[in-house]
Amino acid sequence: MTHSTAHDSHHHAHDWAQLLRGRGLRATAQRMAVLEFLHDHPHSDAETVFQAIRPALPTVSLQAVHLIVQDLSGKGLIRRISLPDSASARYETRIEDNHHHIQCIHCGRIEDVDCVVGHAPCLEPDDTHGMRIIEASIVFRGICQDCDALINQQAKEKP
Amino acid sequence: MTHSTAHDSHHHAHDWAQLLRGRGLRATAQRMAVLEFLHDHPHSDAETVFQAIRPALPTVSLQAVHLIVQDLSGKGLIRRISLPDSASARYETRIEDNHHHIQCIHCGRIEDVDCVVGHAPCLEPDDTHGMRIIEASIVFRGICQDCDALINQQAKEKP
DNA sequence: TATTTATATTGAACTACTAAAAACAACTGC
DNA sequence: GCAGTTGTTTTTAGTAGTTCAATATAAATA
Ligand SMILES: [Mn+2]
Ligand SMILES: [Mn+2]
Ligand SMILES: [Zn+2]
Ligand SMILES: [Zn+2]
Repeated sequence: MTHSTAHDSHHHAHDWAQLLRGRGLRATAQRMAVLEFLHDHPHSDAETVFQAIRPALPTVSLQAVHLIVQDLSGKGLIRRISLPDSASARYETRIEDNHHHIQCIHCGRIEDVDCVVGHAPCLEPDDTHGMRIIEASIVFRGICQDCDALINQQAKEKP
Repeated sequence: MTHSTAHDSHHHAHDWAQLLRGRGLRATAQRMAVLEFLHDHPHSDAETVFQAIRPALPTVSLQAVHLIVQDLSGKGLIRRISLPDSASARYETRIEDNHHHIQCIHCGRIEDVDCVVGHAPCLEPDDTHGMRIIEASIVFRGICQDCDALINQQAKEKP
């Protein structure tokens, strides 16, 4: 069996295999499928990844996805994000920078937010309580334009 | 039965009862115990609160604590905090200001951090993606002095 | 290609939390 | 103070997300 599928031509070929081996991990179809999907669909949870890669890998299990995202997070190939309110953890392949997130409290839509002023002022809190800061995770919460319009419309209809 | 117990003299009496009634909630022993404990032990999770108030209220249930923290959060009497890594939600009575948190990734210790520059610059991300920001929750993560010393010592012992 | 060993699968368990019905107790008004 | 009303708690069960342990599988290595 060769590696080329109909999918491969659609996007720049990320050499997930090489990336995995570079970290001492075996390049399995499951891991590459998870990486590929997360690259195209950042901020997905384990269940979403599982459902998405299932058609191509019929024998894959949800437990495997959990194992994989845990291993990949541990090796720094993906980042685990936990958002207030959503019970499940999200994952993304964008790990080069320390970026943050903004979420609509109405529809749950998540977007990336670059570090606040560029040079991570967020890494300099007022009082560190003697701690050496390693990172800051910021989650902005608000309402997106679509939901805002929707809410305004509903308010107009039933006042 | 009067309200005075051995505990009451130790700290300023917070009138939790009045606070609860002011929000249209009944002043039950369980709710007051939860408020009292969270006031003295901020950033506790439901299980911790449950174990702590159990001696004084032997019939209290963990489910009741979950219900209570949910109700109190809903009425704005306490704040729910979710931290990366810790599966369970934490609660605190400090709700007057929009403060943030710093956590040691080694021992889990949590401290309060005042809003970064005072006037919530955290509420002004670079790109809002069209969203109207309502709040920002920042969790700084680092290593506390104790753990730092411990880690350095271990490194010295086994090099 | 055979061997080794990491990884995936399977099935079960665990934790945080929620739901529904019944028992209880805080407020209301007498 | 006492009974009635109704909000809360208790009890019992259930769910979602995740982890664990044993076995099966397949990627790397020779
Ligand atoms: Mn992101
Ligand atoms: Mn706090
Ligand atoms: Zn929205
Ligand atoms: Zn520490």
